[in-house]
Amino acid sequence: MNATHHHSGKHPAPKLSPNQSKILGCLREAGEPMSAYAILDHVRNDGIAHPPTVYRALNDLMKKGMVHRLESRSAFIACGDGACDGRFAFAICRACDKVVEIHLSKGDQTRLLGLAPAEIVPEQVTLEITGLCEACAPVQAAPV
Amino acid sequence: MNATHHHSGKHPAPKLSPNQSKILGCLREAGEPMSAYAILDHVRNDGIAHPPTVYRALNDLMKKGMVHRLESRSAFIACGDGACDGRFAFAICRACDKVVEIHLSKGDQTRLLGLAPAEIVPEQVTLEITGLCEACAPVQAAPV
DNA sequence: CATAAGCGTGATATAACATAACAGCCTCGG
DNA sequence: CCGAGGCTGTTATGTTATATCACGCTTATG
Ligand SMILES: [Zn+2]
Ligand SMILES: [Zn+2]
Ligand SMILES: [Zn+2]
Ligand SMILES: [Zn+2]
Repeated sequence: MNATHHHSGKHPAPKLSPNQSKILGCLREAGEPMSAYAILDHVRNDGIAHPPTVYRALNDLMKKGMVHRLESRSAFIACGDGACDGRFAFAICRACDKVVEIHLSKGDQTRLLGLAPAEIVPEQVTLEITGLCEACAPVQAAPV
Repeated sequence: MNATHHHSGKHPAPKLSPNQSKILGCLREAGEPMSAYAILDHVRNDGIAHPPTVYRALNDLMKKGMVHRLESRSAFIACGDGACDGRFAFAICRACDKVVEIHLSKGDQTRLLGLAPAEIVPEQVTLEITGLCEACAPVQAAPV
């Protein structure tokens, strides 16, 4: 279990390696999705110089639930809630790329997994909802 | 390469260019997701030699709803139903990569779009459910 | 015929995303 | 000392996707 110090707040806050901290900090500062190479550009000052270093940290952070990957954009974003298990989704504005993380209830998750056919036992869901944000809606027409 | 089956009238069957027919035929023969470059390898015999040719055809076929992209795999698959609008999802076995297309009801679609927060007007949903298929379930342990 | 527009395609080059594989340096425990 | 394990650095390469220009064909238009 939690062999580290008592956590005052909601999340256990697993300890991070220096590189993981740098890259998580970069994503949190940005507050928006970044490509791995955009992250790399922003942490060169911190002594990180090569793609594998970035991808290693990102993969570790994703395992901890502190970073999520936007599959439809090949981009990464810090969890809006510090960290979370697999019960999240994203809403994405197709015009300005604004992203809002959606935390799914257990019921939502269950209903989503229930959409799987009998021949596949569902475990995990990837859900990304595209649309228009309030700011972009007035000026954009329909997509097709 | 007869890509213009006359099936019994359920779908309009929009006319396809020669390259589109070749690539759709390739995907239908395969019956499983393929990367764009895997498709390229399979249609070199048909005189298609460069990536942009493949991507052009794939994008056109996706607009027609006859091919879908698996975002979590960067792969493409022929629509299991000939063609469909945006109301589909996928269930994917993480062990053998078997893919089953799920056709969402209007109610499903509405509920999914309803998960979007108020600040984003939802238009389109990307849903991919990962799990284990019947064949793989017995021999695979949990993922983590 | 000449010209131009539209479309599908061919071809070159490059951009963007991701990983394999190996090497170095710690720290820890025997 | 020595080896194991964790973390990082580095080189090289593999994979996915697009920008851009060029060519040939068909169809108006004059
Ligand atoms: Zn989250
Ligand atoms: Zn927007
Ligand atoms: Zn379909
Ligand atoms: Zn399977």
